[in-house]
Amino acid sequence: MSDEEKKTRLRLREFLPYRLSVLSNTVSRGIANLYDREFGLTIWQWRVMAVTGDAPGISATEIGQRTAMDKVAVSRAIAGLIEVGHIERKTSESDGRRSELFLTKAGQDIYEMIVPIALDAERKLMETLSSDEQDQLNRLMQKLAASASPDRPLW
Amino acid sequence: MSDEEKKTRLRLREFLPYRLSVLSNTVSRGIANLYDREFGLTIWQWRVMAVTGDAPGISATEIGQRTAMDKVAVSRAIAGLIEVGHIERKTSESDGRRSELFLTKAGQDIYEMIVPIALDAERKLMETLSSDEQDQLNRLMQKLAASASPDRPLW
DNA sequence: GTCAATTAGTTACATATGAAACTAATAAAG
DNA sequence: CTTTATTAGTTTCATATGTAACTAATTGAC
Repeated sequence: MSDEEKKTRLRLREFLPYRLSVLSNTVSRGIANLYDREFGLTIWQWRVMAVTGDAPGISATEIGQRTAMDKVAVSRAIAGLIEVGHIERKTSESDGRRSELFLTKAGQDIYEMIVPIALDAERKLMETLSSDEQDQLNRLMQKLAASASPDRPLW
Repeated sequence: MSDEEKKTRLRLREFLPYRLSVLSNTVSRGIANLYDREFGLTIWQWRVMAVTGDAPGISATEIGQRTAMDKVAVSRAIAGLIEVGHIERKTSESDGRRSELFLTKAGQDIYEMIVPIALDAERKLMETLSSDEQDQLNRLMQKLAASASPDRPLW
């Protein structure tokens, strides 16, 4: 068999973009179920709560940047969270377009319940990896993320 | 700061499920654009073509298993591919419910054009990794996939 | 054989998502 | 100032997606 012929074979199960997608979807589905079941939150709502808890007073635009969500998704997640009373919005004094977001007391309580559960799920996911392997994973993901960055189009 | 307090902090950017999701979406978006731009295919249509090219005569159900797609997505992808003439369907002789799928000549031609392009995109994505790192990546992804398997619920 | 249960695949419906248009506020140019 | 351009965020609309209901064919129990 010639080299060209060999290279022309594509096995989906060994194809990195496919494997990444399947792995990510499996993990996301599990976590999404967890958040929804336990707290009635979507993944996007949880992401918004996570960064709002970490940086109170953050704006919707900034949330979008920190969470890799587009502004429509952010807007909808915020609307839902306000409706159920987990976050509140104050219009910025200095800029009337901007609103500043904060967890309410109820939101804080939920936040503090989810964080350990989420970290625990992550720990369980990684527990089959040795500490060295966890470091490797970190490094590899950073490299791949840089490699796939839309600033540096591969395709 | 107590241990409990330290553990309670969750930084989204360092949270594996989040990082996986962002990486996978970045890669998928790039590849989806490529397939669509060059060949007018969705990712799902491409997955169906990939396995049909690799295993002619495969059924829709089997495609679902090999591609981690649900049967509705498979059905729709097939419908689209038949419509544009990339695949054809023959009802199984032995089982009238089952249909067997094949690339048409046109489908074959496209398949043979895409495969090297897809492999090349994968190569570019991984080219920042040394050969050792590529092996590590393989191993780590296998372990994570096993760890996240829905058969072994973590959450 | 006949009837209930299973399987392959499609269709219908309800929800999720993203692009583009829109509103309101601020900034920048003259 | 006033008018033009930009920015923050929301709404609209068209498409994508998943669940559940459905159709058609096969298998299994009797």
